[in-house]
Amino acid sequence: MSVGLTPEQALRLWHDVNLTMVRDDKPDLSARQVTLLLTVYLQAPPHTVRGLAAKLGVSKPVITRALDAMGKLDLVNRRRDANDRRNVLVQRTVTGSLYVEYLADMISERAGGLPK
Amino acid sequence: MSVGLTPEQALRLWHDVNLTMVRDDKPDLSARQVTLLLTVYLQAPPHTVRGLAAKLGVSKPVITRALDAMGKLDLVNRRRDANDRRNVLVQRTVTGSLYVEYLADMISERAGGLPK
DNA sequence: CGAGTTCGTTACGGAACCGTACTAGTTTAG
DNA sequence: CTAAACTAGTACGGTTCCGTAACGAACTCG
Repeated sequence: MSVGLTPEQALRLWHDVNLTMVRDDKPDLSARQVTLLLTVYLQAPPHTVRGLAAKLGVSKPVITRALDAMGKLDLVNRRRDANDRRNVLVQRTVTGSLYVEYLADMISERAGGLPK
Repeated sequence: MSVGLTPEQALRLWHDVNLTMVRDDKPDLSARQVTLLLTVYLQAPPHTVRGLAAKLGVSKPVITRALDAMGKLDLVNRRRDANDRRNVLVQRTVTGSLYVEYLADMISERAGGLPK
């Protein structure tokens, strides 16, 4: 499966996907929240607040607040690390998995419709 | 040029591009602003506030405020319609063109990383 | 032990954005 | 010429997010 995208196709794809997310009145996650969500779902655990902050290049409170918001939506889950009780481990949820899957299919569909 | 993307590849691409935008301390545009910008640069003029609001499925004040913010960054320009002075036409700028071009190349590069 | 370090969270003042409702200017219809 | 329709912008109250600085809890190690 080839993945080449011309800059013009890339732009069209980016526009279409963003438009879909804007029109879906859905939760409407910010760029930071989406990045955080996908990091958790694409990379191997464990995920700590500090580690995520470093990976995204943002401060810790940003991660804490993002976890608050996304936890309220049941997209991720917090849990204390039993080995080192200072740490908080971020875990996946069923709702989050479904959302990520929906996102993947939606982008994939938009990309498939691109070539003339 | 084939444009097929598996859901997994689409997800990885979406994550990588978002991560790049989060780390670039840049202007940090919202999803709505990006969609508005790309609509102006991808679709044929003229672009009015009302028309853009309808296309994005949002209210007029959202467009007005987005134009305020992006005009301050010199990404788009406002101009009164000479024929119907009630209308405001949204125009492209050099700075905006450069930003869109940068965005297109960045996404295209991320997409090109996998296949070869 | 106890001082120091590391972790996540909270406090706080400020900035950005939202939706509804209203305003001011322009055009159109009767 | 006036009243209605239509445009974009503004006002307002409320919510959310930000960055810096502090905080309490948990671990480390001399």
